[in-house]
Amino acid sequence: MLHIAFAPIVAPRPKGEENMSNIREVARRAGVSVATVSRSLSHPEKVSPATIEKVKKAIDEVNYRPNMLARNFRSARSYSIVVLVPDISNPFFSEVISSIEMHAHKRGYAVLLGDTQDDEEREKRYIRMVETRLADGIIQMRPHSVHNPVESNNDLPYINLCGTEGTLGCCIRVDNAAATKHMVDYLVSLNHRRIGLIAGLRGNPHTIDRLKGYKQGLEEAGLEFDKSIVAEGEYTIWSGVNAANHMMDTAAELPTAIVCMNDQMAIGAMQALRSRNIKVPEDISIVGFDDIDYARYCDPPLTTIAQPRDDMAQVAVEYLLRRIDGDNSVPIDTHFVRPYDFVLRKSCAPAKKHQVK
Amino acid sequence: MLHIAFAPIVAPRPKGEENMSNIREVARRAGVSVATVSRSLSHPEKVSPATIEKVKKAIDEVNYRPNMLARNFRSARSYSIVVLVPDISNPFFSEVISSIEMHAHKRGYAVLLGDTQDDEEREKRYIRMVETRLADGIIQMRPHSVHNPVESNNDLPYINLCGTEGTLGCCIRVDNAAATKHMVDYLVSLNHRRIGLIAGLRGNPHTIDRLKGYKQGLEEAGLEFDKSIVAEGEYTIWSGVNAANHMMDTAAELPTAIVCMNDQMAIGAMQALRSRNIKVPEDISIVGFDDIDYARYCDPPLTTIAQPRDDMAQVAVEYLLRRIDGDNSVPIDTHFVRPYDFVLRKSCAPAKKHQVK
DNA sequence: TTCCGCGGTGTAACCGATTACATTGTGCGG
DNA sequence: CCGCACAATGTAATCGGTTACACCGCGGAA
Repeated sequence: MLHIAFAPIVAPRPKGEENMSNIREVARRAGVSVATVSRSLSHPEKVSPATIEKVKKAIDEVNYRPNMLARNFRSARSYSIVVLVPDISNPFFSEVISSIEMHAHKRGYAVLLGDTQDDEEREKRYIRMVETRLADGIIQMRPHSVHNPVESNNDLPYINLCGTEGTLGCCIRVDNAAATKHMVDYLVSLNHRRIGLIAGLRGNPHTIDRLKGYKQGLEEAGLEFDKSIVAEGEYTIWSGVNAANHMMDTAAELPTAIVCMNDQMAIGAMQALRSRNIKVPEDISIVGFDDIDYARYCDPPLTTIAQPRDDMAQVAVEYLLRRIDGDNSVPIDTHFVRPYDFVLRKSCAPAKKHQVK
Repeated sequence: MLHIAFAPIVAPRPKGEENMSNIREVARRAGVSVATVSRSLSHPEKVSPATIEKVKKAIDEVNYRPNMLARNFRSARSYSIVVLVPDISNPFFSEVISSIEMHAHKRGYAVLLGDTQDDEEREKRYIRMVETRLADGIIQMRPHSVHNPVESNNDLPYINLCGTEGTLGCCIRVDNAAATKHMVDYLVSLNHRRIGLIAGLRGNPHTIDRLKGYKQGLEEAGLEFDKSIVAEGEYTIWSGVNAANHMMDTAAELPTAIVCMNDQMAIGAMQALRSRNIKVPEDISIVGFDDIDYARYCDPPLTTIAQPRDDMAQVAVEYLLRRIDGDNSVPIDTHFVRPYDFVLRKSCAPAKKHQVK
C-alpha cells in the first residue's frame, strides 16, 4: 500500500450528449484556429472585432462552455481555497465563513469547505488538497495546540484566522487576553468582587489566552483566583449549562458575575441559572465572547466581545491570495492583531452587597 | 465583450522551488516508466510488489504529490459539488451543510460553498462552475419561486434540498403544509381558538406551502382566518421581533397562540413579547419550524417541527452522485418527501379563556 | 518443442485548453 | 516604391497525468 492513496477513477464521465463541445469544435465552426478562439475569450484586445463576432456566433451555435478544469490545469491554479473549521454549524464560524466566501468570490476564488470536526485525519486530507493542487491555499480556523499538520509543510500558502498568541505562522486574531481582561475590568467597575469563569477545554489555546486575561484582571483588581468558581466547558451551549450547574453546586460562595469564554456557553449558563430561579443580571451578571447573532436576542441581551469578523476575513483572504501570487513581502509568521469591540448590552448589573450562598 | 467572460490568467504560478516534482521525475528515479508509476498509485494490483516498492521509494525521495488538477482534467471530473445556500450564516443552512459536507466527503467529494445572498447573478456564476466542469453537480437550497437559473440547463446533475411542493425538478423536502397544519392542530387541541401567524415573505415558496397548512388547520377546526393576526417577516430574528410587535399593535383581538414559519422568527417574537411583559407560554403560546440548535435553549424551549436534516442531506448527496455517475433510473423530477418530526417543548400552554386586548 | 496465455512493463496518444513563435498582411515614413 | 513596425492569425508544443496497445518472457498444455 502506498502512502499516497486515492480512489481509482471509476468510470469515464458519461458523456452529456451533444453539449460536450470543445474549443476545436468552436474554431472549426468559426473558421479560425483554436488559438484565436482562446484569445477571443481570454485576451479579446488581441483579436479583431469581426473575428470576435464570428467566434461568439460559433460559441452560441454549439453552446460552448470552456472547460475550466483544462484551463486550471494548464495554468497550474485551481482558483479555490480551502477553509478549515472545526464545526461549520457553530454560528461564529459560519458567520466568518460567510465573509470569507464573499471576499474570495469577489477575487475570483471559490471556497472549499473543510469541516474537520476536530479530526486530524480529515484535516490532513484537506491539507493534501492544496499539496495536490486542488486548492491554492488554506485558511485554518482551528486554534491548533501542540500538533499542527500544516506546519510540517511550511511553503504552502496558509493563514490562521482567529488563532491565539501562541499560534505558529501567520495569524489574524484579536488579543484574547486583553479582551477577557477588559471584561473583568468592566465587572470590577460594577463593584463585582467575586467573578466566576466558565472556561473552555483546558488544552485549547483560546482557553489559555483568555484564562490569562481573566487572571490578569483579577490580580490587578486585587482579587483572588478561586478554583471553586471556575468551571470547564467545551464552547457549546450544552456544556455551558453543565458548567453553570456545576459551579452553582460546588462554589464555596456564589459568584456575583460570570465571565464566559464564548457566547454559546454564556447562553447555556443563563439557561441554567434561569432554571434555578437565579436572575440575570440582578443576581448574577454574565458576559460572553464573540458576539454571535443570538447574543443580541437572548434574555437578557448579552454583553460580549465582538471580533471584527468581516474585517478579519477580508485581511485573511487578501493575505492568502498574495501569498498564492508569490508575494512574500510580509514575513511568513506575522500576526495581524485586530481591535476587538466591547459590546454593552443588558446582561450585567452592579453587584449587590454580601451575597452569600 | 463576449458573453462568456472570465479573468485572464494573471501569472504562471510562481514555482514552489524544488517540490514541483512530477510523475516523470519519479519514473526516472525509480527506473521505470511513467505508466508504471501511475499504475502503482491508481491500480496497484496491476504492478508487482517489487516495483511498487521502488516507486514508493522514489516518491519519498522527491516528495512527490500527484497533481490532482491534471488527474481530474484527464478524467473529466472535478470530484466536487457546489452547495448553493441563500445565507450560510443562517443556522438552519449551516447545520444542513455540515451534514452535506460529511456525506460528500465520505464519498470522496469536496464541497464548494456557494453563498448566493439571494443574488441571482451570484447564483448563475455558481451554476456556470458546473457547466464549465469545475464542479460535477449542484445542490440548491433556495426554494426558487418564479425564475430558476438552473432550470434552463436541465441536463446538469442537480437537486433541490428543502424545497417546496411547487419546486421544479428533483427535490428532497418535508411536507411543509402538513407540518404547519400539524402545529395548528396541536394548538387547537390545547383549546386555542385564536391562532396568529408570523409568515415569511409573501412570494417565498416556503411561505406559500406553510400558509396553506395554516389555513387548512384553521378551517378544519372551524376557525376563521383573521388578517389582523397575520404578520409578515423574512425568516430572520429581527423580522420576527418586528412582526410580533406589529401584530400586538394592530390585532383586532390578541391571539392566544402564534405559529411562526421558522424558529428564528419565533425567537424574535418571544423576545418582542417578553419586552412587552407578555409571558410565553402563559399568555401566548409560540411554535416554530426547523428545530435549529437554539430552539432547545431559548426561554422557554421552543416547540417546533424538525426536518430530518442529516437524512435529507444524505439522500441529496446519494442522489446527486448517482446522477453524476450517469444513473438516470429515478425520474429527474422525483420529489423525495421525508417525514418531519413534531418536537414538543415548553413554549405552548393550554389557552386561557376570553383573553381580550 | 511449439504455442498460448498472462502478468508485468513500456511507448505514445490523449484530455482541452494556453501561448511562444512563425507567418501573413497592412499602413506609413522615408 | 521599399522596408519596417505592428496587428491579426495560425501552427504546434506544452501542462501532468491516464490508459490503449504493443511487447517481452515465462510457465504449462499439447
